[in-house]
Amino acid sequence: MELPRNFDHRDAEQRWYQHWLDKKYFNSSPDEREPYTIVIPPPNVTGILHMGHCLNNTIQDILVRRARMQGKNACWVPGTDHASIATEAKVVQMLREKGISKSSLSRDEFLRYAWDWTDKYGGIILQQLKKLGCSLDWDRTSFTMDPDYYQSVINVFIDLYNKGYIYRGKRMINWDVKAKTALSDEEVIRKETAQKLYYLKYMVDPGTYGDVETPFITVATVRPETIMGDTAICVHPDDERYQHLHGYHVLVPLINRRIPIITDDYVSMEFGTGALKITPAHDMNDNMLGQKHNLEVVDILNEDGTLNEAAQIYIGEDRFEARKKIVKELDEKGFLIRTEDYTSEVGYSERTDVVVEPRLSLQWWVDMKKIAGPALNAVMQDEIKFYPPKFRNLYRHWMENIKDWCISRQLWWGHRIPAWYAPDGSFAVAATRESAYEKLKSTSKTAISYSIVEIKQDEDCLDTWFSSWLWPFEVFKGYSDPGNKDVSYYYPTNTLVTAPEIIFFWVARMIMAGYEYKKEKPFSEVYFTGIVRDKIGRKMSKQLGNSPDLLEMIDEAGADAVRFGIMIASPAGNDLMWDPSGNEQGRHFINKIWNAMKLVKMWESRQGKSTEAVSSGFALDWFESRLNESRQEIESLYKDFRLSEILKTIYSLIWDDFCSWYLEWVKPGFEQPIDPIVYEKTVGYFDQLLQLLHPFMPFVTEEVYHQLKQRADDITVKLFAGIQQPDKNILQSGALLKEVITAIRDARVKAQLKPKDPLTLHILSANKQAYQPIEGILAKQVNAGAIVYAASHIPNSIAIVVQKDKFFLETKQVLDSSSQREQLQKDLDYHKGFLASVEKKLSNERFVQNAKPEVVEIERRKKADAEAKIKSIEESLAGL
RNA sequence: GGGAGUUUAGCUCAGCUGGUUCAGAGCAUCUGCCUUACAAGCAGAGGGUCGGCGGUUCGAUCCCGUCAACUCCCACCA
Repeated sequence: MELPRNFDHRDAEQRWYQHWLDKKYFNSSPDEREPYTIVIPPPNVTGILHMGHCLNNTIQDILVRRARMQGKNACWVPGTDHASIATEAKVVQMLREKGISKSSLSRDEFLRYAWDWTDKYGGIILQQLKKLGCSLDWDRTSFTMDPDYYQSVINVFIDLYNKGYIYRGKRMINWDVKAKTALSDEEVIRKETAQKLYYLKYMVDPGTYGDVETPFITVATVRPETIMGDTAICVHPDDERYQHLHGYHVLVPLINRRIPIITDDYVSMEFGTGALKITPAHDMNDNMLGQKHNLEVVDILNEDGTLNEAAQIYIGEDRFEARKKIVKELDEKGFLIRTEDYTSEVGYSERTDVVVEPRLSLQWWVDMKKIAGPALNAVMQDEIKFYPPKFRNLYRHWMENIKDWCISRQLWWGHRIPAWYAPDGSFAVAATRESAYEKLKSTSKTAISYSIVEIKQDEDCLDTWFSSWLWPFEVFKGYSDPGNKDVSYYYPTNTLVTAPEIIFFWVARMIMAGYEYKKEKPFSEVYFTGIVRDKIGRKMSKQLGNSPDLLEMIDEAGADAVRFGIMIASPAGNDLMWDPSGNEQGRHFINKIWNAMKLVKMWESRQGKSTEAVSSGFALDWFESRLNESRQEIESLYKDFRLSEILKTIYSLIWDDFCSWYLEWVKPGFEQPIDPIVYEKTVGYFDQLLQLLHPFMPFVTEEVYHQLKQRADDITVKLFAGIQQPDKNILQSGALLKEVITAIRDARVKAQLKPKDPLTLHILSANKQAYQPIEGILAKQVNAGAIVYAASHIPNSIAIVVQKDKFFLETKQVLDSSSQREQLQKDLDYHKGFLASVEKKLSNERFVQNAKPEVVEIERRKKADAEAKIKSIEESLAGL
């Protein structure tokens, strides 16, 4: 059979993924096996795959594929999130391009466009995950707006409302004036922003301060456009500068509203002038102070950020335009004393990037203190384990200072709040209009005067996270169909793999929902991936344009190479500096495996009686032990999610131990036969290596597995064999063998002997039997015509010292002893220095007294070894 | 302002409870090789006062203090 020269990833990826789907390997249903479950962090339904997804989903696929090969019932549930703000923004944008404004549409018309959009672009990202090789159970694909899921979200809202965990309240919220919606605190990005601090003069109400000239108070503010909303000036009660003004009133510049001067120790005497203007409608803290001092609230802004009638002036102007104009007018009228440059943190909307406006509004809230209790303990007591554990602290801090969650969003795309308002101002929370009407009827003290068609449903939708916090159980219909077979079997899930950025948005809330509705944790472990950054440490983002096109990359380099590239660079729990050269390394690795396969394949038809069977015996035993040793390491690395190190371990096991050493050791001479036992074992080892690598690089491993041999099974469902105890002695012999081969090759290079120049190898060792099993391999690897056990120094040869033994290379070539002498002298100096340091330590009485006896013993042995080595080198030098 | 993290070879990172598996790996670099699987390769090599200073200890990359740089999270200072 003709073997392709190289691995064709395009063909293999397409072919194997389809094969796996046809065989339904990724499908899972409850059975008697132990389940291993992961629910995907649902990407935005209209999103496209980026590097963060690539990392996140590759990790999940590795874990799931490994579990499957361990014989567990692996189930990885795919799905998407309706992503209310992001998706609605995209639909609005699309409509704008068509010349349609959202405000010209009815809710139903708009939703029709949104669904069309979702049907058209939704789920593209899921197709892209297939390109990456992700082994998801596609029959279980979920969407947060599927009918059952939708109803569950609504019912959860009603349930929490009935329990008294949800309330409606007028509170200061973060308002996005562009999207015209409330934002949760987590959706606000704070950025250092250069601003101006304006010093404004507020005159005391004329005529109230006696006969003297009317005094004034100077206030520093960055928001002069809000002065029309001022309802007090506040100073620190102990501030001597303002004692004389306590109890007086001042006039707001330009509009002359009379407002009091109040005192509160909240005000800092050091900042600005020590006098603070209080605008309860437009600042979080002012609002807090306003409530405390019972101040009037004057809201001067519209929902789009323009000034309203309450402002009295500049009505209809945008807040920032108004600022410019007001500053000008204040200046002209003598109220502006001075202006300073000032930098502070300003909140911006995560979605629209406009400056967030603190705004008073009526919103729906979840009382988090009522629901958060068990969620903190679960993590603190390691019922749910965080990897890396440093995120526990972050989580605790947030949970202990948890604030109520604003869950209403002024959007149409999402789960509509099931609240119904009657014309008389009363309202009811219920799933349908009918039940709401019934409820209103039953709770009203008097007979109600309005008909059922007059009650109106709340226009707002719920925050996206209010649906995704149900994800781990609702993908199994654990709420809509409680106690069903799936949820009983798969829940709680095993591992959640996600980004640390959404620890509060999502992880914490899923834990809360899990305990609230399933009385059980949603998952046992959470693995937080790093953030993908570019080579110079910038976060990958669309705006910066530093995020590569993943699909193009997969097409060019292949999914396996891309997976390799991102995993090799991914330290556990730290950010990842992604560098495209990782893909190159991945491709080289694939090529290496492919070539190794070609070599072994060549042997298939060349089996026969071989004279080298005896020396190959050691190679077989050694590699078996080496394989088991590595597998033990890998097992323990998996426990801590040290995936990058696992990949490095496998990489080195395949490239160095298998290809560079083992295959060379068992390789028959030119056109010589290979012993059938050696061949069979080699194929067996190769299989095991491919299995170990399969979770990381699924396509090439499946392809090579089949190229290597005709098979009825597939590697993706091949179960791992048990791990045997490695033989320490054989491993040691192997290490010695490698060391001797390297030392002799090095000597050859230094003596400028060509690899083909034959030589006779003399071994001078007190432990001859250590070399007998490996001498065949040794001779072959260093191209020695013969191996002789020497009794003493061999004159006119190249002398090498490895551990306690000496080796002499006898050759017909004329030798240049000076470079040899130089090398030996260098060695000698090093060991003498080393001996001196050991002796110094041992002659230190306090060391001998205080150190642990075994440590002292080690030092003594080091001394003896060094002395022997020095003697050996000196003899070699003398023999030159 | 508070908290967390990072700082080890040119680059990306390992280094678990202080002492030869404690100075490591991969990539990059240099030297020699188209050797009958592989030049996407083979065989070798060089390269680091383990951020600075101080302390604890017989002994510190590791523990403590302090300073510096970078990163992230939280926070209402107008």
